Amino acid sequence: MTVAQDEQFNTANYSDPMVARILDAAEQTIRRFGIRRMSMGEVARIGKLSRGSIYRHFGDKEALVEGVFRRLQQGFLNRTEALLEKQQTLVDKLTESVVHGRQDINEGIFAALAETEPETVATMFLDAGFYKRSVAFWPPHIKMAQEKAEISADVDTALATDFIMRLAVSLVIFPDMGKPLNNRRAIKSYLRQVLDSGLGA
Amino acid sequence: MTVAQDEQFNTANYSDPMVARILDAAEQTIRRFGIRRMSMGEVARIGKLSRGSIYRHFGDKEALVEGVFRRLQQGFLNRTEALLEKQQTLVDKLTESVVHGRQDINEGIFAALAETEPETVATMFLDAGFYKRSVAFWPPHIKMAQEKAEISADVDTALATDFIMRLAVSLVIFPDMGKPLNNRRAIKSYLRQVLDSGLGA
DNA sequence: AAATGAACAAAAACTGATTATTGTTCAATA
DNA sequence: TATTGAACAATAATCAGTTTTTGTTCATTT
Repeated sequence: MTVAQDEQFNTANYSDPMVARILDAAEQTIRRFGIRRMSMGEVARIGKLSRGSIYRHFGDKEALVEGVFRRLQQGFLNRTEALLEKQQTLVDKLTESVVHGRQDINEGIFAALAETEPETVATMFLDAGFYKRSVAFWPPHIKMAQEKAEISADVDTALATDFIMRLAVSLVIFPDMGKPLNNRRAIKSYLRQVLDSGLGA
Repeated sequence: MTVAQDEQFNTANYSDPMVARILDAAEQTIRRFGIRRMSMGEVARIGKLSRGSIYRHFGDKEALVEGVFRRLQQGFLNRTEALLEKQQTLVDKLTESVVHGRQDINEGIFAALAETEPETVATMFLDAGFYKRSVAFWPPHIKMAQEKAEISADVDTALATDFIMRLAVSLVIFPDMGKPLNNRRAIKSYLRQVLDSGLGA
């Protein structure tokens, strides 16, 4: 039963107005007070609904928090997708993703949370599941790049996706790892090199 | 004055027997009780020395903890270096580093700490400074690979180092990022592809 | 010169009693 | 049928008082 709810949650029905109201209230509460100080009672008060309804849709507090961040991530991916449509090459797309990712981290909810509960943010950033959820984002772009012969058609899509993801994640959470990659130009030049030919050619 | 001590510490004189004794005692205490419950008094008791001596060599508790982990990292890098001498190619070396790094994390002091204070471990793993300290490790190996024409002689050493580091760190802290890279063979094959030609050729 | 150990105020950790929150159930309501 | 709101035990957060630890100083020892 709780499992069934979790499964229902995994296919997260954001169009259900009750789910949306709960997530809205929870997100607002987290932005104001942080995760630690977000209480189910407060969420109910803010969302003008009953605690019972929250527990019906989200099994427990952890699931609710996860729901909030999944929706935020979904939003981030949608905004990123929109940005990428304006970009011609895979290198441009990846560059834009990194810049956008850094911006989101430095200005979004994470920046606020990092001040009051940095350990929580660190733990989320080290959770591979957090990133794996956005793996499906890349394959279409990789196929496009292959069709335009920007990258080799022989490369396995799973490998390419993994590689792209690792580069993106690494560049977002570690802006400087020896070589300073602080601006679009530097990032793009770096990515062109490693995507085109690694350390060869 | 504290700055001077810190600077002295940065050039960390492990051969100074007093420094070694302090670090030994601190490391032992951390292994037993964790960082949070490590106290300067306990370190003094274990090392059979005075609290004053600890504060003479390490400005505060934070500096002492950092000292312990720097020495551990130094040891890790030395052991890694020894392992790499047996490897022929840059791909082999990087593969070995990843395997060794994962092993160290899963079996070493971090594994123990992760159980009692996971947030601390997460915070350390997200600290870019932690990795930047080992940047100097790679340039010689990159030069070697260039001399043997394994990788292009045209590639900037700083870029190559950054790239190698990002791959190593990413593969160690995120064993699975979509494509499972759980064994030596899979890791090596993956690295051969991305090092040799990125997503091109 | 460096290490010790005692003294000290300020900061942090601990403790136990109190209060708030969680997660569950269920009858009433819309 | 979904939501509500009340009741409830179990768990977790809070708080004020107490103890421990930190970081500093300095006279004494090695």
